[in-house]
Amino acid sequence: MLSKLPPRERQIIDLLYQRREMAVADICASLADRPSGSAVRTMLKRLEDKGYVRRTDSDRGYLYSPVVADSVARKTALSEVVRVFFNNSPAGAATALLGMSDRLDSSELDALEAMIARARAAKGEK
Amino acid sequence: MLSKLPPRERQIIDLLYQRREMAVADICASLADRPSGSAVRTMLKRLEDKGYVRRTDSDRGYLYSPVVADSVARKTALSEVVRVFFNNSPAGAATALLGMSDRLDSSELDALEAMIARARAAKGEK
DNA sequence: GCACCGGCGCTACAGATGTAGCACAAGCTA
DNA sequence: TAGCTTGTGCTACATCTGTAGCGCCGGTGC
Repeated sequence: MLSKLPPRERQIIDLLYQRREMAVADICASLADRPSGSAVRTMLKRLEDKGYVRRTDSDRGYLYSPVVADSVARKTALSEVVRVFFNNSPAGAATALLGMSDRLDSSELDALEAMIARARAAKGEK
Repeated sequence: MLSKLPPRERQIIDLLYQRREMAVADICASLADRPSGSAVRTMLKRLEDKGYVRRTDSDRGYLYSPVVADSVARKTALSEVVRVFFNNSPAGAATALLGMSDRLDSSELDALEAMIARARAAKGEK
């Protein structure tokens, strides 16, 4: 669970989830306060030891990426928020989400309606 | 932003958002590893100093509650997850949310469809 | 060859975090 | 009143976090 990580480590692994794969220099550049490379390397080492991050060789140095798959990390993160702030009601959270967004893509709305239809169908079955 | 808090403080304030208001003893009892009362009091003091928590007198000791309103904290938390894991697509997150939930309340689904209809209307306007 | 990168690990260290112990005050109870 | 219970603040301390410095390598250019 990412919520057990200290703030800085959390910030770094969040970056990795956003970008899939990064070199140390990329991470430094992406952080608002531009920490030194060695500071970031230390965090990455700790994340690696804890099993959250893996690294691979590349032409110029290492590339770091998350160990836990996106799909899993997403669900976990979402569940946390739903549990804490929405009394375990995913639909409630989804509603809030919709209310939050200013610009919405039609195709996304279509996908959503399809999901709702499917949920209704599943409910009808049992 | 709650993500800047160390894990333990984060855990405690999450509890406060879930339950709205708690005494020290309640918090101890709710945490899996049952820390001592003084440990929890220290965390609460720090959270209070940082401005995240407020306390009020009651018959038996103090009651602690979050300073930042639920509605605000929800949106912030949701936005974070959407940014990190869903490439800033709220609708994408909403879809994942729906797929995640096993049992859904019809009235919640109705509310969701209403939100979608409203979003479509808003889009049509401009 | 030799000086100059860019990237790396190791080490050190200040400050933050997490925990508990202790003494004290207010309310009960015998 | 004396003793117990419950809740509190303060203090102390071990550990974890976050940061940077330094020296080491492998590749480049002269």
